[in-house]
Amino acid sequence: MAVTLRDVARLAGVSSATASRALDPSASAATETRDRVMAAAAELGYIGNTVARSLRTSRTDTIGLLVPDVRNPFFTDLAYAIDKAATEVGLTVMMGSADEDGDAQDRYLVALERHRVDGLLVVPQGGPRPMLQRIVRAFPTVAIDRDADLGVPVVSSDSGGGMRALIDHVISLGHRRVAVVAGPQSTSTGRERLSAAREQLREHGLCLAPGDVVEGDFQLGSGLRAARTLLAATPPPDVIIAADALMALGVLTVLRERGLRLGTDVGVAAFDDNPWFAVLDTPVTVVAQDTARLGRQAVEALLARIAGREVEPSPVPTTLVVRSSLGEAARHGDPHFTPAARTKEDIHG
Amino acid sequence: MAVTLRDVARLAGVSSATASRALDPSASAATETRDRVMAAAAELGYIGNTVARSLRTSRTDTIGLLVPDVRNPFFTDLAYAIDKAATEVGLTVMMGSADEDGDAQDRYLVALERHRVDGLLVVPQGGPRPMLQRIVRAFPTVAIDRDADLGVPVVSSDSGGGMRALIDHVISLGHRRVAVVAGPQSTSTGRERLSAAREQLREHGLCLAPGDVVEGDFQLGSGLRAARTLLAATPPPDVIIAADALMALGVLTVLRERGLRLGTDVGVAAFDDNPWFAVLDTPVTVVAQDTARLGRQAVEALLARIAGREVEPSPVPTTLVVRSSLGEAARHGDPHFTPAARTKEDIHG
DNA sequence: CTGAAAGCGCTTACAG
DNA sequence: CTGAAAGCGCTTACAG
Repeated sequence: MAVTLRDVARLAGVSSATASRALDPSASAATETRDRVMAAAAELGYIGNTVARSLRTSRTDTIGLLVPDVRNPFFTDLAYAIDKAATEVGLTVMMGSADEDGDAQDRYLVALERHRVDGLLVVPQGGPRPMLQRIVRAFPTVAIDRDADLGVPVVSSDSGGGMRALIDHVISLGHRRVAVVAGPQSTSTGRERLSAAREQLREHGLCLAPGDVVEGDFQLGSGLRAARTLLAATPPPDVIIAADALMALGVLTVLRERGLRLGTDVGVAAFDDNPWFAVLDTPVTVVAQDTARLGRQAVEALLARIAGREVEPSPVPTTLVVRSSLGEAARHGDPHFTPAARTKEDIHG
Repeated sequence: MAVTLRDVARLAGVSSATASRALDPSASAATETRDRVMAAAAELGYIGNTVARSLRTSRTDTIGLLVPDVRNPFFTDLAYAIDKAATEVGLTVMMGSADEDGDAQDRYLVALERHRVDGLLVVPQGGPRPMLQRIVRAFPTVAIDRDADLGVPVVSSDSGGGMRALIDHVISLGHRRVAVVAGPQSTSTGRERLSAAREQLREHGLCLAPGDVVEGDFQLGSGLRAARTLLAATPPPDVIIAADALMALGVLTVLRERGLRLGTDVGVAAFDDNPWFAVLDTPVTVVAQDTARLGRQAVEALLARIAGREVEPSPVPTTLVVRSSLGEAARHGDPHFTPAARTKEDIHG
C-alpha cells in the first residue's frame, strides 16, 4: 500500500541498507548514489515509517505532555510554547489533559508508556502518585510548574519573587489588609505563592489573618466560592490576590454580582497574564509568567535528560504588570493617593 | 531493558503467541492459561509495546489533530473535547498548532504521516493546500469547523443559524446599522457568517454597507485594526459583530481606548462564548458553539471513516447567549427600549 | 486451545 | 562505499 524503503531501493537499484544510508544525512554514501536514491524517493513520494524505525532504534521522536487542564490559559500558553519548541527539534508531542483528576492522569500515563515516548513533560497533580513515581523512573522526565518531589528536574517560574514584588506594590499603594485565594497546598506553586505573600507582608509589619486565606484548586469554581467567603467579612479585605487567572476570574465574577467596584471597593490582582485582563473596564494587575521561556526551557531540559545529562534549571523570572485593578497610579498619577488607596487608608490607616 | 511479551510468556511457561492471545480479551485462551499469563504480566509489570504492535497491525491507535492556533479559546475548548472523546475510545492524540501558518501546517502534517496516525482531525487553514490535499487522500480525515472542499466529512456548527438568530436579536433591540468584523473569506466559516449576516439583514430590509465590513483573520490584532477602521466612520455603527472571540476582544480593547461605552455608545456581539465575556462590566452577548458536541462528533466521524464507513455529520446547533453588550433588556426590563437601542433610534429612526 | 514461523519496515554492526 | 543478514517486539494465519 504505502511506499516503503524497499520500493525506493529497488527503483534506485541499490539495497535497502544503502537506501537507508543515502536518506540519512549523517550516514555516508556516494554522492551519485545519494542523488539517485533521493530522486527515487521523491518520485515515489516516499515518507519514512517512524514506527518501523522506532522499533529498531527505540527512539520514537515523540514526547508526552501531561497538563492538569488545557483550558486553564496558563497551561494553554505553556502547551503552545512546548509544541513550538518541540517541533523545532523534530519532536512530536502527545498531549493530554488530566482534568485535575488523578485517575485520568494515570490512564494517560499508561498510554504514553505503551507508545514508548522518548520522554515526559508533566505538570504533576496532587501528591506523588505511585503511577507517576514509577513512570518517572522508567522515562526521562521533566516536571513543569510544580515540584512534586519526584526527583526530576523542575522548570518553573520564580513564584516567590513574583509574589513578593506584587505584595510590595500592593503595600506601596496604601493597602493594608490583603486576602489570598491560594492555590491547592498540595502543589508547590500553591504553597510557594502563599508563603511568599505571608512572609512579604510580615516584612511590612502586616500579617495574613487565617480568615483572609482560602484555598482553591486553580479552577474557576473555587475562585467563586473563595470570593464569597472572603467578601462575607466586615469590613471586606482591601485587596484579594488570586494564585491564578481562573480563580481571579471567579473573584471578578463575584465582585460583579455584588455590585462591588473593582479597584475602588476592593482591589484584585492575580498570577498569570491574559489578554482578557487588559480589556476589563478596570484592567487587572498581574504577575505574568514567561510561558514561552518555560516551554523552551522544559524541552531543553528534557532533551538533556534523554541524552543522559544532568540539568538544574533555574527559576524563570516573572513580570509584574501594573494595571488599574488595585486602584493605582497608572490611572491617577500618584501611586500613593488613588481612590482605592485612600479608601483603605480611611478605614485602616 | 523493558520487559517484553517473551519475558511474560517464559514466566508463564507458554509461547509468546499464547501469551499474546491470553492478553487479548477478544482472542481465545484457556481460562487457566489466561490467568497464569495475566499473573506473570502483573508480576513483571509488563506494558505492551504499541510501536511493535503497530508495525505488525498497522494501526497506531493514535490520531493527529491540527488546529490553526490552540490559544484561540474556541480551539482550546475543541482540543480539550477531542482529547476527552479520543481517550474514551482508547486513542491518543498528537496535537499541533499550525499557527495560522501554511508551512507550519505542512511540516506538521508530514510528521503525522511519518508517525502513521490512524486518522486525522484537521481545522484546515486557507485554501486547499497541495500537502493537505495529498494527505487527505492517504489518511482517513475529518475536517472540523471549516469546509475546505477536501472531499472529507465536515463537522461544524450551524454558523448560519447562529448568525441569523443574532441578527434578529440585534434588530429586535432597535439597532439599524450593523457592522461586521468578518472572518477570513478564505474559510467557510468566515464566509458563512458574513453572508448569513448580510442575508438576514436584508430580510429586515437593511443592508450591510461595504464600509461596514472589515475582513479579519480570527486573531486579536485584526480585531484591533478592524475596530479602528469601523469606528472611524461618522456616525459609528450601532453594533459591531465579530466573527470570533479573539477579534471581539480586539474590538473591546479599541472601545476602551476610545472611551466608548460598551452597550451604550456601541453594541458588540461575537461568535464563541468564553467565561471572560461574562465578567466584563458589560457582559457580552454571543453565539456559543457546542465544542463538547463538536469534539465528540468529530471523533465519531473519524472512527467511522477509519472503519471505512461513510458519514455525513449534521451541523451542530449554536446557542444565542444574551447578555448586556447590545444594551438589551437583560438589564433594563424592556427589550425594545434600552439606552443603547434608544440612542440608535434617535440617530437613525 | 496452543506453538512454530513468518513478517510488519526499518537500521546497523559486520564483512568485503 | 555497499550488501547480506539479523533483529527490534509484537500478531496472526496455519497446523496440529
